[in-house]
Amino acid sequence: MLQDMGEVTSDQVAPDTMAEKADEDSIALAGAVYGLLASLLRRAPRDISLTSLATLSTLDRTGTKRITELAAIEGVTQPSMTTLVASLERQGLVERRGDPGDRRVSLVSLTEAGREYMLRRRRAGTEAFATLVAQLPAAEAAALAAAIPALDRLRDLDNALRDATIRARA
Amino acid sequence: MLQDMGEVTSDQVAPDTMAEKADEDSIALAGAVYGLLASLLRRAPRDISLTSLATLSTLDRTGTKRITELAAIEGVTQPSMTTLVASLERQGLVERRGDPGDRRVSLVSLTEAGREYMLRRRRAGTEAFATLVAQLPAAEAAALAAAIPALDRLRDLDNALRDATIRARA
DNA sequence: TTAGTTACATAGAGGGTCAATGCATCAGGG
DNA sequence: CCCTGATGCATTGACCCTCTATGTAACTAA
Repeated sequence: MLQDMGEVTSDQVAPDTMAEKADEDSIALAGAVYGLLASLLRRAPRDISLTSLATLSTLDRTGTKRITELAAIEGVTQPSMTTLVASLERQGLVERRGDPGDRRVSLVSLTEAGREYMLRRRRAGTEAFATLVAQLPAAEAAALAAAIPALDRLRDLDNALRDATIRARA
Repeated sequence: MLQDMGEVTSDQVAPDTMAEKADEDSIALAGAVYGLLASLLRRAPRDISLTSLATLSTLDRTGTKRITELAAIEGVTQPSMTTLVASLERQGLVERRGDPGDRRVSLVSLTEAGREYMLRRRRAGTEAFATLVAQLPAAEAAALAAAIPALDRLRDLDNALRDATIRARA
């Protein structure tokens, strides 16, 4: 998505038909989402990469996974995931065991330290985000809360699109 | 924000007071925003970095800027911006002129090719995002549109926070 | 003029990603 | 039982982006 999105601002077009009204909304929306994401991103994690964080989160939510599986889920190549898991292992956040049933396979799971890391991170992050949201006028906070299902669905749609793209390449 | 956010999912807590209801919303919201961010990011630009894109956008919106100014706006160090601008200059997207009033200064502005690049990107991105939004149920699309001001304000708040952090370090 | 400050450039290092490739293991047909 | 092709993971080498530390030129004020 972002690779095609650019920064979209609503003052770039002059809609003149009914059909373009929806487009106008999309434009404003794309701009708003992009702007927020870019802003959040600029203050992004430095201690661990976004992909590492997503991987830990996946392991936390769904339990043990193999390398190839994790790579597909996070949308990176298998060699990248190998490197990433090795790094997380050095940090003591995950551990690897062999699969008794298939000795080619390496099963990755969260260590206790990994679970604690995610817990700390979740608490601190929620707090920080809540602080931000708390500064919104009540009406805007409510509007935001009401948009949560839509945000979730957007993510799912985008994920589905990515998967389709990957399958199309294969 | 993200450096502290982690992936936040709403099933991690068991709120039991009125005050914690707002927290629950924040948690769900943080999770939704983070999830969308991660999903969009995985399909992020490869032809040019996110910071480069943001820099071009800034130049497009606000016109000529000096290196140091751009670095501060985009939240990167001055040497990084020097490298980044040099790269964009090689690609013909920006140009540099000296400042007649202060010969230490390098003034950066968008070339015609740079303006065209942003225009193309904006169109393609809006289209892609609109395609995604078009797949939302009408009610969710409306909820999202209603949340635009809140999203904008969140970005501004986050930006302000970053600026404050930078000033605190200085 | 001289000292301090400011604006930008350069050097070196670290982290993350990728494509290409190698190695071990598995599964199925002679 | 043993080849053969497929599969899972690791390694290699390259590229990009960012940072810190440092250097150079230009400005400013005493």
